[in-house]
Amino acid sequence: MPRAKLRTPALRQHLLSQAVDLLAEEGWAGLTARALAGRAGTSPPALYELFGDMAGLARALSAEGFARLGAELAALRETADPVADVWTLVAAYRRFVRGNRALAEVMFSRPFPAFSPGPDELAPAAPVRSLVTQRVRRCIEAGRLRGDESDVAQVLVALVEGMAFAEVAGRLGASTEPVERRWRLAVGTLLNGLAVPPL
Amino acid sequence: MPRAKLRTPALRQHLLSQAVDLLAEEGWAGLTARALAGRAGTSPPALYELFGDMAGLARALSAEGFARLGAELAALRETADPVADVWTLVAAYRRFVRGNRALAEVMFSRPFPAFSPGPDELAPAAPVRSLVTQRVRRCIEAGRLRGDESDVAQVLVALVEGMAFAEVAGRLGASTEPVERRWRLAVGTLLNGLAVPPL
DNA sequence: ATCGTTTCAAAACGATGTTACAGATAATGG
DNA sequence: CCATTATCTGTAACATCGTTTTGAAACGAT
Repeated sequence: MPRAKLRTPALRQHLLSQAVDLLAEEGWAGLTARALAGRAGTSPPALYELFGDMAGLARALSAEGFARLGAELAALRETADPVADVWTLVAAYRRFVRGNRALAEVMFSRPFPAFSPGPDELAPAAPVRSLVTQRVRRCIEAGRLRGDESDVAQVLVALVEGMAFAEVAGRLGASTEPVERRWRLAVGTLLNGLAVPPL
Repeated sequence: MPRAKLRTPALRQHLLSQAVDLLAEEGWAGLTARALAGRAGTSPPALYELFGDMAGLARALSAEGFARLGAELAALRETADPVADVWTLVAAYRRFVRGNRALAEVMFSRPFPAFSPGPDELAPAAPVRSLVTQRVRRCIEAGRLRGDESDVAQVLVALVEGMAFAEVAGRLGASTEPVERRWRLAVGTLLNGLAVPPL
C-alpha cells in the first residue's frame, strides 16, 4: 500500500558523499542541512531520518573520513625496509590531512565526548589504527624498533596528528623548507629514539 | 555632553573572564552571545562593540588561554636538571589541556585560517613558544640534547598537543595506567632520540 | 530648564537546526 | 475501473542563534 521509499541507505551514501564535497568546498560553516539537502536533491527531513541530527552527520562524516584514510593507507605497498614503510605511512597520513583539512578537523577535533567515547565512537578509527600497528609490528619483529607495538603506534599517530595540525594551522613555519625540516626531525627523532641502540 | 561609557576595556576583561567560565561550564555550544551578555550583566551589542563578532570573541578567548597557559608555565621553577625541567613543562602543558578542555579546543583547534595566519594570530602564542624554546635551549647548552632549539621546541609542542588531544578525546586508553605509560613513552622516546648518544 | 549629542539595551532581521503537518503516491479491495 | 487507505514525502512552522537597526535614556552645555 505505501509508496516507494526514497530515504534508503543508497541516499544516505549519496548524501555522505555530497557532504564530503560540500565540506571541502565551503568548510564546516557551509555544511548546513538546507544546503546539503538541496545539493543532494532531497529535503532536510530526509537528512534527519538518515542521520538523526547534525551531530549524527558529523559522526558519519568522521567514519567516512577514517574509511578513506584507511583505504589510502592500505593502498601503500610494503617494501623490504619496514622502517621506510613507516616513513611512507607518515607521509600518506600527512598528505591526507593536508588534502582534506575540514574533513580531518571533523575526524580528529571532534567535540570531546562527555567522559568515555563508547566503542561505537572508536570503531571507525580501528582499521586505521590496526594498520599503523601492523606496520610498527613489522619494524619490531625485524629488530629495527623496540617497545610494545600498540603503545608505539599510538604515540606515532599522536605525533603525526600534532604535526599535521600544527602544519595546516600555519604554526610549523611559513615557507616549505622549515616545515619539511621539522617533519623530518619529528619522525626521525621518534624513530631514532625507538631504535635499538647500535651496540 | 555624552553619558558615561560602560563598554570599556574593563568590561571587556570582565566579559572575557565570564566567557572562560561559561565555556568551561557549558562548552562552546553554550557560549552564546545572549548567555554571555546576560551572565556578565550587559547586552549583546556591547559584545559586538568590544569583540567585533563571535569569531573575535574566540580569538580573544584563545589569547586569554595562551596568557593563562604562559603564566602556568612561567610559574615553574628551574632546577639543576634541564631535562627534568622539560618533563615538568610537559606535565604542566598536559595538565592545562586536561583542566581546560574546551578552552584548549578553542586555542588549538581554531578553524584553519585561509592561508597564512597573520602575525596577529600567532602573537598570543609567542610567549608560550619562547618559554618552551628557552627550556629546550638550556638542555642543548648543557649538552643534554642536540639540534636547533626552535625546531626541537616546535616538535616537542606538536607531540605534546597531539598526545594531550588524544588523551582528552579518549583515544589514548580508558584506564589511567596505559595513558601514563604512553605519555612516558612519547616524551621519553623523543628526548631519548634527541639526546647526544653516550659515546 | 531645554537642547543636542552620545550611549545604551530592546527589538527586528535573516539563517540555522529541528519538527509538525498536510499533500502526494501506490498497492489493494470492490 | 475507481475509491480507500496506509505510508512516505517535502513544505512550512517553531525556537534559537548571530548580527544590526532603532528608539529611548542620560548627561554636559546653553
